[in-house]
Amino acid sequence: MENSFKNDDSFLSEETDHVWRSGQEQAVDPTVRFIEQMGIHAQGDGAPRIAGRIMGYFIVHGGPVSFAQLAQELQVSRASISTNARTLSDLGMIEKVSRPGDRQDYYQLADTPYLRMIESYLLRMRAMQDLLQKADESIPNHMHATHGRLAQMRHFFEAAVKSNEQLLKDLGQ
Amino acid sequence: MENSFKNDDSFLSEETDHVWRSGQEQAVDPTVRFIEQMGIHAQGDGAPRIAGRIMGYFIVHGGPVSFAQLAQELQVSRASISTNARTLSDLGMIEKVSRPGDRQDYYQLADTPYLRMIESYLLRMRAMQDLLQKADESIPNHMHATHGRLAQMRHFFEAAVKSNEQLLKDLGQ
DNA sequence: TTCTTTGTTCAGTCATTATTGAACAAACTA
DNA sequence: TAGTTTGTTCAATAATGACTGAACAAAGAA
Repeated sequence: MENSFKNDDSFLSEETDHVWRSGQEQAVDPTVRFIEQMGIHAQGDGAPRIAGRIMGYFIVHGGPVSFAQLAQELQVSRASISTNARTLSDLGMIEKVSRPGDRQDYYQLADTPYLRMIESYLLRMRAMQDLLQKADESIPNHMHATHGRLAQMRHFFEAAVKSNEQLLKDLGQ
Repeated sequence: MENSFKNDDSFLSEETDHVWRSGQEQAVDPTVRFIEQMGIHAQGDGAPRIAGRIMGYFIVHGGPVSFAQLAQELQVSRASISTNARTLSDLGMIEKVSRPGDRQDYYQLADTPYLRMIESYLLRMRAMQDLLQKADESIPNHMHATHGRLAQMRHFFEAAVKSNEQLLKDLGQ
């Protein structure tokens, strides 16, 4: 029950870490700024902002961090941590670790967090390939122009999938 | 240009291509089904459903199609066509064409519609690279572990960007 | 001029989804 | 036993964004 993974630079608690107050700009801890920007970027990618902030947090403070600590430092509800940490864990970007004699959940960055991004990107492309193939099969043969455009699109996705599979290979396993 | 969505569906047999209408299931034109699936997929990618349906429409019926015809056949408001067609046009996936003596706007599939998808994907990755570089510059040097994780992430994005630039090159002209 | 056609913009509505507090269950502690 | 800590689930709220109708402007037709 000891959260002794105290990081080199905890944030969001001292008066030196200011955000915006009463019309003047304040210096912001660059790590805090980075974490927030990760949240914004995640939102731009259609992901929940909190998921991005969690990723940002783990990039800054890599080591195992307890569930409770995440909620406290990111200032979000335990419910949100539960939901988003599970999502990231399912994506393989972070992983749950346990400590003997400690009931708490700890999370840490996965070994190869970003490969999973490519993998889920690949999944979406393969879904599109599926969609295209089914369309190709079901659309009447006499629609030559349509089949031509479908073929062009399939060619593109085939190249894109191959390229990303190669990237995946190059980057690790 | 003929765009009847009514097709002979004898070749569908027991497929699951059905839609709910007035209390009974009905076979659906495979092109209509494809267009709707493109809409769904777009939504899954965080894009407006109508944008996906427009793309689907152009894959099926490539040629120049008038603004008004798009609105009518896709059964959406002119406002939505205006917004989404411009978005797709800005993305370079479709292009506006004019006809002499005709005030209407026509659109058609761009020459290389999918290259643009990679380009906007690249844009997002470069934005992330930017974010990482700025974090690297602003975060204190003594945070070695943090800089290490940032470097790992930058390495990943560098490889991903290079890979997709190569793909773009291979697929281009 | 006035009327029609065409596309855009904007305010408002609707749908979806992110986020939360509270209720809950499981597992430990005393 | 009762009380505490921990994480999940769920109903409700908040926030975001898609979509539309209506007002509008531009441009041609009469």
